[in-house]
Amino acid sequence: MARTIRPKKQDQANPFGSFRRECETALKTGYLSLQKTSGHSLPDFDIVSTLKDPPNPTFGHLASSLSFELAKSQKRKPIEVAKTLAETSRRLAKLDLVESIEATEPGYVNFRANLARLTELTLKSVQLAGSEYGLLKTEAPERTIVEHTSANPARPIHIGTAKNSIFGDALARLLSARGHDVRTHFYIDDTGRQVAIMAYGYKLLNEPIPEGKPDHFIGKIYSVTATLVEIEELKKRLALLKKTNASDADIVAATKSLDEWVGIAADLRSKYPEEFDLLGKLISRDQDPETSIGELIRKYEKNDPDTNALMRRVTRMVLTGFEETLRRARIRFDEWDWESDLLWAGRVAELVDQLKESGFTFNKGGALELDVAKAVEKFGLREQLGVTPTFEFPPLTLTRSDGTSLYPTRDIAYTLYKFGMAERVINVIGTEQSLAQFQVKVAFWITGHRKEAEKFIYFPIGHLLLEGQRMSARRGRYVTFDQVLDETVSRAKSEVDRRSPSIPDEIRQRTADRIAISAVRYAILSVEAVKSTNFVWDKVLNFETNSAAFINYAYTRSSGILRKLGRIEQPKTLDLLKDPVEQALVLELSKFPETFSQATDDLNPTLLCLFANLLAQRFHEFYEKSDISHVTNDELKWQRVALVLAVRTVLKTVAGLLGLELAERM
RNA sequence: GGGCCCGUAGUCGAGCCAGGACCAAGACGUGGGCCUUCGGAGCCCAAAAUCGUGGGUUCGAAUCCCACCGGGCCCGCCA
Repeated sequence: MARTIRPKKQDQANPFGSFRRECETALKTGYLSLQKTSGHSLPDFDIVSTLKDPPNPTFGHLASSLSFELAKSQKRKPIEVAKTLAETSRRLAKLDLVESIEATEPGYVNFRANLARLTELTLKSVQLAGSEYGLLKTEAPERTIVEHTSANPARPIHIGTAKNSIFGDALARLLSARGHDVRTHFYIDDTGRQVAIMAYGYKLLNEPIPEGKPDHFIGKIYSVTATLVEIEELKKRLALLKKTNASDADIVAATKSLDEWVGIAADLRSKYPEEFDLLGKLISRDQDPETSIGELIRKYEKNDPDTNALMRRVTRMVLTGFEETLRRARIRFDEWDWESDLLWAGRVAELVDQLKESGFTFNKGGALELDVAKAVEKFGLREQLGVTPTFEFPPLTLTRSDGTSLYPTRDIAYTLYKFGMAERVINVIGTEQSLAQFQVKVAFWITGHRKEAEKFIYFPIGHLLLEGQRMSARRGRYVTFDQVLDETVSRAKSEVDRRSPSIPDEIRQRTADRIAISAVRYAILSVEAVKSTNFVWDKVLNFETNSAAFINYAYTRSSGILRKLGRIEQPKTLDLLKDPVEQALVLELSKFPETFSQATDDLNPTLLCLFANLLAQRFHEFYEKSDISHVTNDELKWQRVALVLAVRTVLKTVAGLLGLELAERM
């Protein structure tokens, strides 16, 4: 008679992991016995790593290739070694979750799980741990900062940046569920040129109250202002080039650049005629717009009260818009860090002084440069950073000749600042920043922050291309995150309207909202972060297999079953779930804890997308084949219900990790 | 010139870090089936891949190493 399995620590239940450990122990036992009988000592193998998922269920649930490793030193065929290993493991090890151990050609040792025991263990674990099932806690919790999005406040967030937001947010959710103390930070890059241009244009217009969404409103002002200023500058430069008899090449280049900007201006003018003409008139009255903008930057760096008021006011308006967009996508931040604060607190200056004292800087035309290459050689960082001996580290300009700071310098200071509050810092930034992120690490070594250098993680995001091209805000070739959300919600709404007319409209709207947000998030998360991919509407608007809607539909169907039943009873045991579709479903549930911890420790949310999709797929197969409400055997009915409940729990957990919201009806 | 990343069916994509039964998951698309049963946003079946190319290491390579090819990106007193 099977004794009842009672998992010890509910929050740490890991059914498939328990099976795996049993296999490991059995294999080790077999191995040690082999070592004894073979007379000569065998090399110490990493037995754990030889255990893999076999390619199909006929080979059991875990398989080891250890015999291949041993065959040589044993001077025997792998299959013979495997037979001995299987036989002794079977004979000597205490087996509970393992049903059988067999050797198969050409030399694998296959472990089959006792599915009855695994089913009982898994379903009971889910029942007891509930929404905590699978969320294995780390043994080394770390205070972790995830910085992501950090979009320049000059324009609305576009779908490319949204990829950073969605991955950053998912990472934070995963790490937090793993037991780390996670804070998300948004870095407000307000001391650069772009925000100054935006404030300049806004001031010229006499600081109007935004119509519509503030980030879109201000973004429009920024685009028009930046374009007009650029054209003014190019005209001046061209005139100067001609007057000084510059080379033809220079003149051609400047003319070409000017033509391009004029083209952009024409587009903007047709889109926003009023603002364009008004700003054009106002800017032409300014003797030297470039100087006005430069002055804004300088005054802001010095924290001049009037400039401060203007810059903060206009930036805050944009951030309100950002927050609104991000909130729609279920993304929130714990902290909003102003770059200007960093500057005013003297952190940047302090860093620059430290670097200066290190002896790794030099002066170039008044600007301060950091000799990165020298530092790399001095500290022998090539191996640390994983770069080849020929990798060239160009010097990094720390300060301009007028003494003002540059973004990379501020970023180093900022990352150090973050380490003041955390043991580990994760920067979610585009792949184009890889060199800059190397430089941050090198700067850490120079300033003696070696521990921080190790705990500093750059999480690269590959570009999201639009119709195969890079998005260009300047050329208006981009899709905003808001547009994507709007379009997806409206598509989802018409689907819900069509399929579920009986649901009240208010609920249909909320459902469409959830489906849409989840669809967008899933479409982004289901492709690995580092890959550059094409943004395609078809993928986002796909509500079929391998989409959030497919996963949600599994949840909806399970809700339908429970609704129809009306009441639920506990089954007496869990011994009737023997159908292959039921066992496949249980097996998937049993693997969730391992999948979760691997996805989290590898910082790979995409793994969980695959898991969610697979679980939903297994459920749909089960749903198709296994009846519940019409089944006459009550005990079987309640056992199946227990399975459905477990699937619902895990679906909900995994959805929560990815930031997907599930609807009971859709 | 130096470097980083990516290259898997018509398309999109997992597997690569930790090599093993790979005649390579899954999806979209294509072709064919399944509604008297818990919601068809579903299920079943079929066709479709020189794993960019060439070498090397290994008993064994999509996976590791080298070279090359193709695509993206970086090497700014922009951010």
